[in-house]
Amino acid sequence: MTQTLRIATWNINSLRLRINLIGKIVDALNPDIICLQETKVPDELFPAEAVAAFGYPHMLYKGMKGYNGVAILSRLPLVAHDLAPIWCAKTDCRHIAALVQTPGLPIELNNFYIPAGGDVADRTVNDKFGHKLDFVTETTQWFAARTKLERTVLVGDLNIAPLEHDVWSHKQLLDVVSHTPVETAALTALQQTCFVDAIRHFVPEDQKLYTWWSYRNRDWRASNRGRRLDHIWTTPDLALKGYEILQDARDWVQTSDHVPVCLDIEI
DNA sequence: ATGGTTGAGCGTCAA
Repeated sequence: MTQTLRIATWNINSLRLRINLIGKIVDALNPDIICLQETKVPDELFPAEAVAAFGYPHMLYKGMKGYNGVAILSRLPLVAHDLAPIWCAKTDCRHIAALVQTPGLPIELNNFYIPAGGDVADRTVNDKFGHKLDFVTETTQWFAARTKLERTVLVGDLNIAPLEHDVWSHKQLLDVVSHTPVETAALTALQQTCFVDAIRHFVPEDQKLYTWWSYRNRDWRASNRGRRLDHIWTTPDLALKGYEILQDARDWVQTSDHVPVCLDIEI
């Protein structure tokens, strides 16, 4: 007797502004767990009652004023994963980890918001780009040092589109932060520590696939200049049952520039 | 090459 766990990830770009869109996610995807990035809410102001009212009584969150912030909303009980270190000597709320209590063995869930990296793809003139690369390197070393990782999921806004068809124009974006060779190589190294790209398990690499469309495009669907910045990875022992990218969410009233990504795994 | 839009929170900075 197997059971399916549905995990969604979404860069919500302010949880308080878009709290009611959680209800739309539930209607559209019915996830068991929702991982959020860019919650932009300090912990003391986290809207815990509203989240619980949407059907997610178990939650972990790590937020700050104005920027960043991550949260895990769950129908299943969560145990905080205290292994999560301080990255790049900054307490900037970019990673939260949990052990999800399933009917079987627990699932380790890591929710990341990797730094966007600024505009210039050169760490000698742009500290934010250096921070992004260092963050990925530290994360890679952390997972590489954890031997025999199993039943583990990594989700989040990783702010890197690693494959040629993860962007609308590979050639035109090779110098654009999110798709430069140094970033895609770094993200590939992180993935290869112990993960498979669960969404690309279902969508062949020669097919375009996006999760983010800039606010600056007047008609995002017509121009379709997207990038796949949001990812779900799993260790190879987990059985993958299906996925969904909720592209329609990009048309919701006052929505995020990212759309939810969803994965079904067997537990 | 530039500019285009949004959020937080009231300056601009970050994305």
